Amino acid sequence: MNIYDIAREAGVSPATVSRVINGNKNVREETRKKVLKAIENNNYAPSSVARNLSIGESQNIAFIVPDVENPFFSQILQGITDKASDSNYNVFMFGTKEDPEREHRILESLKGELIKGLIIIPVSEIDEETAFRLTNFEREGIPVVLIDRDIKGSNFDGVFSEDIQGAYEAVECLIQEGHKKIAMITGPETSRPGHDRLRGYKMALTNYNIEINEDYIINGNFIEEDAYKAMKTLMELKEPPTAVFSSNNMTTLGCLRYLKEHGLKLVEDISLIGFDDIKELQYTDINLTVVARPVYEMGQEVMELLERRFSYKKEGDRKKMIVRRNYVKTWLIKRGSEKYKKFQEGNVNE
Amino acid sequence: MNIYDIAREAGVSPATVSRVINGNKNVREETRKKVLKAIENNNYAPSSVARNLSIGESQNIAFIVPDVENPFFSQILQGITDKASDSNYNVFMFGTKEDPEREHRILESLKGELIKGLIIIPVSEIDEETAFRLTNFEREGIPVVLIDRDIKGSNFDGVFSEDIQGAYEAVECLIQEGHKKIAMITGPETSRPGHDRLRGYKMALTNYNIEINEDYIINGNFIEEDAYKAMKTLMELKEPPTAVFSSNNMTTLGCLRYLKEHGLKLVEDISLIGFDDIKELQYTDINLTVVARPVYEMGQEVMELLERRFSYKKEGDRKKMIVRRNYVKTWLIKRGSEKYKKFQEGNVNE
DNA sequence: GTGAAAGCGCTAACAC
DNA sequence: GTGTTAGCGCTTTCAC
Repeated sequence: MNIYDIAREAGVSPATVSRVINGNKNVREETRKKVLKAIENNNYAPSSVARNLSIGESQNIAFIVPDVENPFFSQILQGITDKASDSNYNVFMFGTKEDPEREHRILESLKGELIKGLIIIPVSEIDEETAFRLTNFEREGIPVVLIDRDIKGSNFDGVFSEDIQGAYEAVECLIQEGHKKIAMITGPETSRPGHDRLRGYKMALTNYNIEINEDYIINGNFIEEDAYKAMKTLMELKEPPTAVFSSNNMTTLGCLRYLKEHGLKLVEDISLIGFDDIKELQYTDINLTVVARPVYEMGQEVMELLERRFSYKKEGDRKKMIVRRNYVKTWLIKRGSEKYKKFQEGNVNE
Repeated sequence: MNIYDIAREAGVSPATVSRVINGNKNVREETRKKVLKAIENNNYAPSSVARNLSIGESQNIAFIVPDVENPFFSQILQGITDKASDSNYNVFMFGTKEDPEREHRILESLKGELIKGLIIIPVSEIDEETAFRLTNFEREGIPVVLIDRDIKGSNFDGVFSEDIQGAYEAVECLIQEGHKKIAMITGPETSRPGHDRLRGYKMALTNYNIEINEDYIINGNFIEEDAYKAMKTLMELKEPPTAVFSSNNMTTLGCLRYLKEHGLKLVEDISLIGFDDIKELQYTDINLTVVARPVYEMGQEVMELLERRFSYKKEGDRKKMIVRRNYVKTWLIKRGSEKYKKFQEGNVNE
């Protein structure tokens, strides 16, 4: 069943059917009715692939993400698909598993795919090949927008968060609670969130005249297991830290596992602030203070940024189009860690 | 840059370029080299949409899921995309938000999409329209496979879990710990997991000669908030239950919230067994016993089932093809709830 | 307001 | 082993 069959049944030409389908005004109401009836009768749906080939464009966008099992990423995905479905875009989902090779292969396979846009959380911000490939998409007229992570030296649009500020506030909070020995489980140096959060950490310490102790800075690679090991290393120091700033949700879990296995209590034995909230903990008596972000909204926003690029292309306004890099604010959710001060003062039980 | 450009540059015909691209054997090695070089030189990738139109088939599969933010679903998604990428399938992700209308609209939009297969977690098993639409896909030669939830009266392939058995074992466990007053927060009657788990619950009680108390059965709709309210209702009964079986991960969280807000301790004050594990709880001191399933593997398996359908189509073996409905086993992860018995006996502190 | 026909970029049957 | 050519199902000038 194709457009010719419908045309024949409606007694019109394929061109007219096409006009009806696409809402073209130049069709007599009577003709439109006939066509619509024929479409209805045959449960006909125009072939989007034929249409795409003909107009050289599709409604498909690709989303490349390291790991959808991580709630942070699946929330973003939800934000993207919700927004996308409002505008009838279809979302291809690809997972890189934090593997640059996989990322390259996905990008390679996308070359022939006639996608309308690309949203990516790149594995690394200094991956030359990824950067090159993304630039090529832009050159071909396919907008690329980033979310959370960046590509160094690029000027793709993107939605990021104020990681430096967020980390700063977390560490500041610990300092104000009286901590001096504050460690950090960092993320990969090769990602903006990774090094920016470290930067925020260092800035806070410096601003409060606390010397930076390199022994207190251990890479957790945004991985649970690595964070666990990092905690072990930290706690086995001659002078273990009294507080830890963990740089993402996975590393926070690694920290918690260490604490649990060693019978250490939050606040009382050690303070911990995580980056990104962990919903499930609210149902427990782990009152974890975290740096929170509007994750779902970031997903929606990145989709909006992409649509904005589409509209600019339509208007041919390429020159006027300025780069948009949105930084969402983080906020600190204090959950009990402020008790530390009281604890120090000796009245924990209050 | 298209296949004609490459042909011209390589000094061959488009057909030959096509042969090279598709790994056709009937090409002289020398010719192949020339073509590959031209492809390389121009960073050319064949248009998949043109190819799809030509062969009347694509490598795209659609995955329709209620809510990717639910870890259960995002794990499935991960399993699917991992498996899909092995075979170079692209996965379209659509979210229904448990809304039948949305589901219908998605299915409608898919009619013209030339997808190769469809994986769906339907909102309801008794939705006539969805059932009808899915059947149409099958009729058009597009295989449909289900995961977790079912379509009543259909015989689509699918991957499910042994929900009756799983629920039975959970409730049996509670009984063996000495509980008599066992409540259940159920899921929607309109989903297989919903009613099957209820069935398992009832079977266990019946088998152990415990009368079924309808006051102890409250619908949580697989929703956190509903489960919270259900818990409230239960605990305000004249004779509140001593144990609760919660039928999915969301309802379990609702239960936990109620317990937390009312200062009730697991095991000591009330026993709780959930369906589906909640990873994050392992990092806390909530030792929750759960019915677990191989979720990620279910995702992989459903993709395998789909591929199996593809291969049958290729072999034209339609008649020999029998329906495959795989039921994965669940297992009980006991985490501390067995302490109840000891508690009853008066030696909790051991 | 409507139709004829070329074209989007590829594949595959057929001819050589 | 390779080329010619007619589709695949739409859109979009250009006529009328």
